[in-house]
Amino acid sequence: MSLSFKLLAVDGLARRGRLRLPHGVVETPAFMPVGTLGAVKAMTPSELEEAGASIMLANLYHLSLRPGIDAIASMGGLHKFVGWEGPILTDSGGFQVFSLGALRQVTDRGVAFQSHLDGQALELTPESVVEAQVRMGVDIGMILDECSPWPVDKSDAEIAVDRTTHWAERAREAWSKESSSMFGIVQGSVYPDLRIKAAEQLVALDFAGYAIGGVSVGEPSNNRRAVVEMSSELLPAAKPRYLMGLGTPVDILHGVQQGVDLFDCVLPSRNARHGVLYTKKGVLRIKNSRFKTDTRPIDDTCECVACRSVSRAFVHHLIRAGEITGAVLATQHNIRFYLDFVNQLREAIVSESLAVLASEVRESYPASDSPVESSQSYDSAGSIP
RNA sequence: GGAGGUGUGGCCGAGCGGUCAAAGGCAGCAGACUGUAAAUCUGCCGGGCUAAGCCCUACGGUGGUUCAAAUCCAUCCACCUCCA
Repeated sequence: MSLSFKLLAVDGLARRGRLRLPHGVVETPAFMPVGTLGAVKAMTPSELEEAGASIMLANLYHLSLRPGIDAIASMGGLHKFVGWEGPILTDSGGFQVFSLGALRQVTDRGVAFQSHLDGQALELTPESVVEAQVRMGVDIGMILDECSPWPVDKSDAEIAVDRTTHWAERAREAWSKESSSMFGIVQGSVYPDLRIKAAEQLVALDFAGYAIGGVSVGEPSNNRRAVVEMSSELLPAAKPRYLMGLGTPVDILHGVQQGVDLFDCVLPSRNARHGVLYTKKGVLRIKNSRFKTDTRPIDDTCECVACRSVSRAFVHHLIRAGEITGAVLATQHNIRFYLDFVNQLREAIVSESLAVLASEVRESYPASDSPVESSQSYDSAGSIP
């Protein structure tokens, strides 16, 4: 067994756990920064470690296209290749079934992709996905799944669930527990009975952990929360639960409150590059003109490299100018913010004060689905004293 | 002194009689982004209104031609190139 998971404390449904993996220990709930191509954009592996990351995510689809699984395997595996000693989780390419909709063809056999880089054909099957992740030596691999778009008809969602289950059976067959740990992925869109069916069939296959998939595909937040709530309780308590692709600080908070242990999201890294910075008091759109001569740090409670050394005005200037160092500083800050945030969540669970932390977070990050509330949060963020 | 050319909205730059408040780019103002085809994409961008419409001010200055001019003519100003 190459994975062990122990629950250390609970607060309501929220769980404080410890996940032991071949390359290290992950204290949960945990946030996994996304390094699709093997690196979190604008960050070196050592910077990621300094920021406090205990596990990172990469993507099989992207790494298959370049440099290729053979190349990575021949160089001693993914960890060695990317220079990150800690645990790595790879996504299977199931999300690309959704995001590369026009460039792929789903069949019962697997997914045929047309490379978004040069049009070359690539096929992922449940078996090849397991094999590739094992060959790369990842700590956790995800099974191949079909991530439905939103909205989706129930009949189509059911087809995707059935296919994902069928693929899961084949993946399970191809996976020996001595190698990388494989996680199953629950689909079913917003349909409770589909989620139940998906979860029951996957749980019977005895994967090392389970993920809630099919969220963060454009659905409104109330749908998203309902899915998380209905799905999390379907998963075995003794195994790690991973909410794929989420999310905003509030999404993560909500997931934790529902008993989710692992999260990943591109928001902190992508938003950093686009000038959206996270602080304890809300979001800062650092490109806004009001920051032109703001000499304060991004967040005076943050200890990241950016907050220790430069002003909002400088980050404002760099990002506006398209200077890559702006993206570097902003990414360091946002990733640090997310990692600090889950650290606070872990502490709050242990001290059973999650509710208190939750109300603070919801105050700083009001619901953003409504444009009105969104602009209000923006205004208040801009007037942080 | 002679020959030719250019002058357009914050900047660059199309337009060369009406469909032009004037393409496009940049800058500016704001927004979006959730298992990353994203250092990307979107909206606004002369002024004023009883605003999907109307009015004003605008294409170096002035004066013309015309129903109608950024577009044609005259003249003045500025800058550029070449020849003396």
